Amino acid sequence: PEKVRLMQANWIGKSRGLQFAFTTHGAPEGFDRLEVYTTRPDTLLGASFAAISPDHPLAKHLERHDPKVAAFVAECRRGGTSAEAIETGEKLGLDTGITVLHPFDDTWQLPVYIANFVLMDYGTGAIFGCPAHDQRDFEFATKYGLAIPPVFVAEGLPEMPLAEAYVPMKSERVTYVRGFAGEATQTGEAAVIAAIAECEARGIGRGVTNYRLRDWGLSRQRYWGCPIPVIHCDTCGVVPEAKENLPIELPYDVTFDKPGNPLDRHPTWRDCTCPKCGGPARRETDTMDTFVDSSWYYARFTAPHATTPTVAEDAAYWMNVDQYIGGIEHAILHLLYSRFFARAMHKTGHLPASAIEPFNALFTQGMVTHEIYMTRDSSKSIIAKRVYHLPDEVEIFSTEEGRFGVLKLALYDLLNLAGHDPSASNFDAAKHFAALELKKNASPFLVDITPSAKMSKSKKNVVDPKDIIAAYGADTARWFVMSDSPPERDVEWTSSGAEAAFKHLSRVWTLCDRIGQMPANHNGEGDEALLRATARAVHDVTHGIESFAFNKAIATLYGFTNTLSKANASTATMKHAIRTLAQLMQPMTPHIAESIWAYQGGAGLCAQAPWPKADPALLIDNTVTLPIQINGKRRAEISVPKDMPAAEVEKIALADEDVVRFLAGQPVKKIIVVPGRIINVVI
RNA sequence: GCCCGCGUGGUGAAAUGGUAGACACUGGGGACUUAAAAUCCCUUGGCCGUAAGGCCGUGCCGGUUCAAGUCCGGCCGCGGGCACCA
Repeated sequence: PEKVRLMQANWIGKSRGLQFAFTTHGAPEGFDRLEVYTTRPDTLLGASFAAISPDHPLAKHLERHDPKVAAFVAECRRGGTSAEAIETGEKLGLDTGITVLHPFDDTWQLPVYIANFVLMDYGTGAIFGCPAHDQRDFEFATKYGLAIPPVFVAEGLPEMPLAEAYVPMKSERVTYVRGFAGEATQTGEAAVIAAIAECEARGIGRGVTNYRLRDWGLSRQRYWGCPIPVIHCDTCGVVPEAKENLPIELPYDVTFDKPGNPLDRHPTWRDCTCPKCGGPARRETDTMDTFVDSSWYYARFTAPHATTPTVAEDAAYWMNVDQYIGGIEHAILHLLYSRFFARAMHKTGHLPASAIEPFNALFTQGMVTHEIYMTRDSSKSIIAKRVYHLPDEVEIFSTEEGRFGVLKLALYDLLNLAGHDPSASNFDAAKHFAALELKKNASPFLVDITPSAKMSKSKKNVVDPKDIIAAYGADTARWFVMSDSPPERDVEWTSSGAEAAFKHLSRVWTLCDRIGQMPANHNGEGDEALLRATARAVHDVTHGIESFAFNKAIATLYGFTNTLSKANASTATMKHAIRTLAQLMQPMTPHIAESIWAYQGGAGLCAQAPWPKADPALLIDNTVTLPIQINGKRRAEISVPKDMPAAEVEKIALADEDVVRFLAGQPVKKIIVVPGRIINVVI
């Protein structure tokens, strides 16, 4: 999906820029040059300062000799991580007294600051500040009274004082007032390319591509994960485990009764021999992030029993994954790691070149959600504890004032005490009355309803599939989950929805039974219509399934079931239709589909029968209904043969009595006939 | 703050620029029944009207078009991603 590509692109954060060195003036020994990186080298003549990160080697050096620098750097480190600092984003700096010479003019000196907003782990950890065209630099320059010379202005506009940094899109054309390369008026993109070329020609720095992708720290201090095959030896240091000893397997005799990593507490697992010197050594007890495993299982699955990670032949045969399905939460980490692994496995000879992009297609499905029900228990402590309840334990009532919920247990106890019999005909009324009483008294059994959220065990807003299957069967559960919402969207679980699905499947079975009882020689007038409807259903359901629009496929099946139950056709045609219905339902409801199939004399298993194909001739309607609009409003409709020439359609449309009435004699300015679609009369 | 996406009935939702609300849930009415459940039928965007019918309506304002939920511009609201990336 484009969205996922974009998220990954942003995460990788590729940028092209210029890296160059300033010559410093007044810096300590060994710091006579200061490397900076910029994506906007076209703004070099708008420079008014240079800034380094508090973690920059120069800052660290100054920190040791200057208490003022030490205090400032310490504050930056403290503030940098606090939520408040990030939110307010206040730009703080300390003038080091050092200056740098502008690369184009060695009489032009720029002050060097240590600034809290410069990151050490991106670029070189040092920047040149161009306040006119960078908002952070602008705020910084404003605060410390530095010059703000503009480099370019909006095309065709005069130079004006700036109230904020002027940062147009790089694709926008601007007019350079302090340019040095390329055209006077050009896009930012063109200017950057020209500036890099010009700087390289003058011997000032070089074009560099940077990424903001960060390292992946993959060790975890826990049991679940592949052990890191590394050994700690007192004499040899950190040594990789010998290949013949791989894989290192986890021990099974571990306990989780104490917090921490059980591998650290295991009596013997850590003990091993150093592969280098043969002396006693200790195994690494950190394990790998489970993302490591999920990054290449698809490749391993192509040869699950092989002694090597993959087998070239099998990998070439099975790869790639045709259709990957997962949640959007994996858009970046898991999917990016997988792409990285596939490339790495290709380089190390474990995957063919064709598999460096391991997934041909991705579908991100939504979640099943449910409301959260909560009460508060103040019996055990002063602070009322939150107690969550399963949907099953709560009875929901809808009233004019809205919905409210009551714990079933409390409600039924109450009714029991009052002597109500659950099988009595007035029990429902009693239940409502009791619930309203509980609500009025603000009873502790009244539940708090929080809007639908992802199902989570701790919030207890879960519905166990086992319960649904026990109540209605697996077919109903599958049918309902797919019926209402498109799969990429979240779906709210409602018990009434599951009930409705169950009712529908029951109707299908009743219909099947009725058709099964039809005398073999029965005839009806509706054969052609039913054959057409069947073909249409095959076409629409197939298309729906293939495009992941299961909800639309199911809507079609509802419609077709309705048509079939009202049809009056010959027994043979009815049987053909119900067997086709079974086949179309099969992916959603395999059990009932097989039952229908067997009942209606289908050969073998429905699941193994070839998928039905729609006869194209049956999909074409010979007559079409065309709506007629007058000035864009629908006023009438006519039925005409499918391939009637537009001129003739026009004549019939204008003769239509509703059209005549609406026109009321007014002249027709224009008439548009879209064949097979619509007619629009303009007056 | 930057980047992306989305806004349609009471609800879940349909709609290659071409009859907005398919299909379903809920609600309402009815049939069957001693009664209830189950089942079946009708109805269910809003307003006006006895009706026939009419008007309005896809977050808001404007534009393009014979025709806009759909395309374009600007707002508002919601959701997601990123976190000072020079």
